[in-house]
Amino acid sequence: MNLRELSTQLGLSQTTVSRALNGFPEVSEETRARVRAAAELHGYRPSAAARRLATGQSGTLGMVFPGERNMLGDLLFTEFLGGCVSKASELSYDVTLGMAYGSQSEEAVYRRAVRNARVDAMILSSPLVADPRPALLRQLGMPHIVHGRTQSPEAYAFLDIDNEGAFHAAAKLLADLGHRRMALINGEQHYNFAADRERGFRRALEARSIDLPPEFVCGEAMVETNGHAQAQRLLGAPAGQRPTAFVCSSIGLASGVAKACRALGLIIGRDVALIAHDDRLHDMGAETFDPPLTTTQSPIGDAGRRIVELCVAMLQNPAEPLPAEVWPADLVVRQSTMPAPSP
Amino acid sequence: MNLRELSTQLGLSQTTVSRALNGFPEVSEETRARVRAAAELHGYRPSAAARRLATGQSGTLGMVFPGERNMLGDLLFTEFLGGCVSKASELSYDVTLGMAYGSQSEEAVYRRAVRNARVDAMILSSPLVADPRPALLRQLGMPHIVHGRTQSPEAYAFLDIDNEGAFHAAAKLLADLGHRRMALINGEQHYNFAADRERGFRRALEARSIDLPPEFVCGEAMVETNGHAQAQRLLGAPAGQRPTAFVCSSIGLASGVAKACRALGLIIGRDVALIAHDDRLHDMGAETFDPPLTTTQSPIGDAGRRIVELCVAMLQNPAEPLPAEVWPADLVVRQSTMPAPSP
DNA sequence: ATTAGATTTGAAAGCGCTTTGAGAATGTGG
DNA sequence: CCACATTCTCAAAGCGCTTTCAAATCTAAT
Repeated sequence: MNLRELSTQLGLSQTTVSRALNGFPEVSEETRARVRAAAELHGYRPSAAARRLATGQSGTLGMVFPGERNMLGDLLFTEFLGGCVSKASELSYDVTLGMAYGSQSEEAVYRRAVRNARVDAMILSSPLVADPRPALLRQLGMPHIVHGRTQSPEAYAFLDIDNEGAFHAAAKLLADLGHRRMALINGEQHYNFAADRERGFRRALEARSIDLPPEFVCGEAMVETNGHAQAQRLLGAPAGQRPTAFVCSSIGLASGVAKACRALGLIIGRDVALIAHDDRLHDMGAETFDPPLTTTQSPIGDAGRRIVELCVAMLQNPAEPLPAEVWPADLVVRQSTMPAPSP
Repeated sequence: MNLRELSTQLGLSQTTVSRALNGFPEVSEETRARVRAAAELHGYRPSAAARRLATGQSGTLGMVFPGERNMLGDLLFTEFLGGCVSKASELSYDVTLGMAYGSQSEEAVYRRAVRNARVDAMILSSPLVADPRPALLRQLGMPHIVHGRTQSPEAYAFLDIDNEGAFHAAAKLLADLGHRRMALINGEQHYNFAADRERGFRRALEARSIDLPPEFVCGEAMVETNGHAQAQRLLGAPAGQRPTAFVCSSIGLASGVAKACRALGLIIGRDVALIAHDDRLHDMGAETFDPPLTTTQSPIGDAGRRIVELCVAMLQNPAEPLPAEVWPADLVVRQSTMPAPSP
């Protein structure tokens, strides 16, 4: 059942039927109701291909697999992607995935997507401190929105969480609890979120003139083993010089830190304070951590849903200023933070 | 630059240009070369939307997010998806994702995808022992291919690994090493892969008349904590009654088992033998396990790539019999298996 | 009754490709 | 030189929708 058949069924023109179904104002409510009923009755579904050809819009959002892959990265990507897909379905958009494969660079993927006009917009994830992608897409004329930010001053649409604020709050909490030696176990430093977190962390310490030795800050892939190794290194120092508190960029890192502590007989929440960022991935519960973990939390799946909303709004209303949203990350205090042990 | 412009540029008809570009035989090699050069020169890309409308093919493969989500499930799905996307790109296909959201059932997702004709075929993952999806899709006339199998006898295209054979081989190896008390820590039993593995495991024991107490077989979500809990339960028995070997459906489960052993002072590869299935997810290395883990291995990413190949071949050649491929899983013997301790 | 204005409908022209059915050009054997 | 097959090319008809522009109908004011 296509539009023509439906319209002859109804004794109306394709124009009118099309307008009735698409909510145009110039069709009377009476005919609109009649058309809707008939469409429903015959199970009419407009052809996506035809509509795409006619409108030039593909009704599709594009994402590409992150170039660097690791376990947590995949989990974060999947959770974010899940949010995107779920909201996109609600808005009748499709989400398609690209991937830099073999010799093909990520840039080539974008170029191809643009030339083939297969997507209306692209969603970028895991932006680097200096990320060429927004500029590239702007130059190619492809609408885009970034999950996160870069340090470059150019304007682009984005949704980010307040990484700096979150880690500032975490460090401030620890400082208020009397900690003077705190370490930051961050993610890889070329990612902007990691840079932001470090900035927030440093700002809190500087504000209170707390010294931060260079070796107290490190950034690697956010997997347990790295957290373990770094904590082991830092806790190897004499008791009076080693950190009394750790701030980690992921729960995985934190569980590595916890392991290292345990190995030394140090108890989290008594001898060592621990805060981690929590993206609210299922099965990585801060609540079920031992002890329950104080976190800065912000659900990454919700970000996916929201970013699709923003993206679609941007497409449907190109005149509006570019969306730019920064979500606070809640500081949730549980059992892993306590006043600094007396020196 | 569209086809018409390109063809007038060349002084040829759209027909000829289209045929030249799409490799039809009735155009001379000379003109084909000329057309190709011009297309390249002007950066001509055919419009996907127009082609879709004209051919009725969307050039798109669909997948849906698994209904039950957990960490390993997400990792497996992502790795598989990555394989699919990478091969699909090579074959100029797109991959789009659907998701059962809110009140919408997975069935509704398929129905919608079919009615809207947005995808040419669907790829199903994580099939259950009794899975209604293949029948549903067949009834809806949507081509599909399953990653895995179901127990139902109806014909459908699939690619699976030989789960039964793999776990048969694992159990046989252990039996040959003299083990008489082996436990199976499986995935959730409504998944067909888990049922197949259990069957293979049992078959090996039965062939040698090795007793398998019911409590030696369990199946839950394949996360570390479950492996830990089950091993703890089983190792709680007196030394002469507890398992001397474990076969696990994932490396995550195995690391839970290893933890439980360690807690009891049992050494993997000396006191307890351990084999796990390895889907070759990055960052979950069997090689870096302590000790290096004997595994049945089969890279799930490769399966994604292959399944897209099969799927596309199926679409392009509907007359051929449905593809049905079963991959062996290699048994890789490392340091976690040893002869059974003398009783 | 007439007309301007508002409301509602329709005919037709795309969107850019594929593909059918025919026609022109070329080659081959009698 | 002709009949015939073979090779190459093309005009035109879709695919199913949106959208422009024009026409028809209705309403209210003159």
